[in-house]
Parts: sequence; C-alpha cells; structure tokens
Amino acid sequence: MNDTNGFAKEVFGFFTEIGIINQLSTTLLAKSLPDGVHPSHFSILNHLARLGDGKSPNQIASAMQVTKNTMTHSLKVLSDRTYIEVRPDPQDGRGKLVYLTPSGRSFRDGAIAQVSADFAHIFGADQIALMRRIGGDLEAMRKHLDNNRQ
Amino acid sequence: MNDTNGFAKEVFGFFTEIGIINQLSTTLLAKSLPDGVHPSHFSILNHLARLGDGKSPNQIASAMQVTKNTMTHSLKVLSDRTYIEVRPDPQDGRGKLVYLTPSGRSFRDGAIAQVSADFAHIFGADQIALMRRIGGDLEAMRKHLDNNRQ
DNA sequence: CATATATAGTACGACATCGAACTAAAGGAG
DNA sequence: CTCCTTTAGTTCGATGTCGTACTATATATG
Repeated sequence: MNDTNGFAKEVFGFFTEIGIINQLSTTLLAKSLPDGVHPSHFSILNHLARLGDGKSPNQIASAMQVTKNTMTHSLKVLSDRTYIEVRPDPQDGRGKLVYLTPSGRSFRDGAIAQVSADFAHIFGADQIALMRRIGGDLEAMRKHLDNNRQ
Repeated sequence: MNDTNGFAKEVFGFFTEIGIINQLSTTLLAKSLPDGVHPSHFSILNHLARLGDGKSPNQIASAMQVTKNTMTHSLKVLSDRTYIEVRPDPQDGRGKLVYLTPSGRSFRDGAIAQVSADFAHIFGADQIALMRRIGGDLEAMRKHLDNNRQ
C-alpha cells in the first residue's frame, strides 16, 4: 500500500468516526425530542433563541449549513406548528424575517430540559472531560473546513 | 442560567461542531466522487474492499450504522450500476451475500485516488497532526455512544 | 413433531435534503 | 431612465434515510 492510499485510509477513518458519532448523537437527540420534531428543526429554534430572532431565512441557512431550499421547507414546517412567524422584511422587498412565537420559545425550553435529562444518563464525567479536551481542536477543524470549501 | 442549561449548552455545542464537520466533509467527498455516486454508497464499496466481501446485507448495515431498509435500497443502486453482485446465501435460505465485481473494485480504486488528491489540497500538516491528536478520543466517544444507544 | 419466537430481507409511506431552474426585487453601469 | 447583474426566496423532481408492517426461513421449546 503506497503513501497516497495510506493517507486516504487514515483520513477516511477519521471522518468515518465523526460521521458515526454524528449519526448516533442525532438519533439520540431525535428520540428525546417530542412531537416528531426533527433535530434540524429544533436546531433552528435553538439558534433563534440563542442569537436572537428577526433573522432572514438566508442567514439561518448559512448558519445551519443547509441550502436555501431546505430552509424554505424547514421554516414552513415550523410555521405550520406555530413555533415561528415569517414576515416580510420592511427594508427589502425580496426578503423575509423569522420570529419566534411564545409557543416556539416554550417548546424550545421544554425540549432543552428533556434532552438534558436524557443525555445526562449516558454522558458522565469521562465524556465531559473528553468533550472539553478535544473541543478546541474540533472547532479549529470546523473553521478550517469551512474556510476551504469550494 | 442554571447548571442543567449550562450542561445542555455545552453538549449541544459539542455535537453541533461534530455535525458541521461531518456535513462539510461529506459535501467535500460528494464533490470528489464521480458519476453521481453518493458518499454512503462509496462507503459500502470501501468497506467491502477493505474487510473483504461475501458479507450479508445485515452485517454491512450494522457496520455502516444504517437500517436494513436503507441497506436494501443502497445495494439495489450499487447492483444496478454493476459495482456489486448480491447472491443467495447457500447456508441460510433467508440470507444473501454481497460480492464486489471487478468493475466495482476498479471504480473504488479510482475514487480513492481522486478523493485523496482533492483532500490533500486542504488537508495539510496541521490538520493531520490534529487528526492524530484527537483520533483516539473520537474512537472512545464513538464506542461509548454505540454501547449506550437505546 | 408442533408450535412459538427470532432473524433476514422487502414493501410502503413519510420526510429531510439537495441541485437546477425560476420569479421577484435590489443595485450598478451606461 | 434603461439594461445587466446580483441576491432572496420558491418550485420541482430526485434521492437517501427512517419507522412500521410484512413474508419467509431458521431456531428453540415443549
């Protein structure tokens, strides 16, 4: 096996590991979420609650790393559930702005509590230590990949 | 903000970081793959080439962390492209066994070369060092989550 | 042997996501 | 002012994935 193949093997293994962790944690999150709300939808509510609402769909799509069409779909789902309101942007005739409803806020708060309780069962001291140990490296890797996407 | 919420915030941030890395690396891989082959399909070919073919769909599904129905679908796609062959298991009337075709092997080898070349452009010494630094912790986290899924 | 339980794979429907093409509005160049 | 380019959001079709329910075969229990 030559160098190129060895390099490929190592990098594949690395991203495969990350992919599996992502898959397992997403599945776990999905099971903790009530009412058939998809993790990606919850993520949008969480984003709006943490960083403030009144963002455009395009801004949210960039933050969530999904395409605009996906965001259109997700916002429709959240809007149908009355967790958000989407209003025209008074400053820009093309744009829209997304606002959390009181119902959306309370749903998000309840979900946070539920998910925290569920995760606490399997996330012990060792895992917390591990998380803190590699958190900085993960952030660096994320930023590097984000800055180098074509 | 109380402890529960702080814990939730930290864990969310951690898995969000992993999710974004996974999303970016998967997108990158998808762009390197020729012929519209999905990363998950490539992953199956790679698995069979590395660990040997003649596995059952169920074994592959477990290794890839997807459901049996997803595997049925993926194997049909790969079979239609003549990258694999699915034959009945002579030992078990219910089972099937999956084999790589010569075409599948050469496709996989070519894809490895292409993807390696593409990744080498953005994966420098710093990233390789980072990968080796946190690889063990990622593996431990993956195993922990895998052992504790409900 | 007969029945019950478990396992391999499939069928069906639902849904999240994507890429390409489109509409509408904003901004810039002449 | 007019035309061109860019940007925001949507529509459409395709695809990967999942959960539930199903069939067929194997294995265990009595």
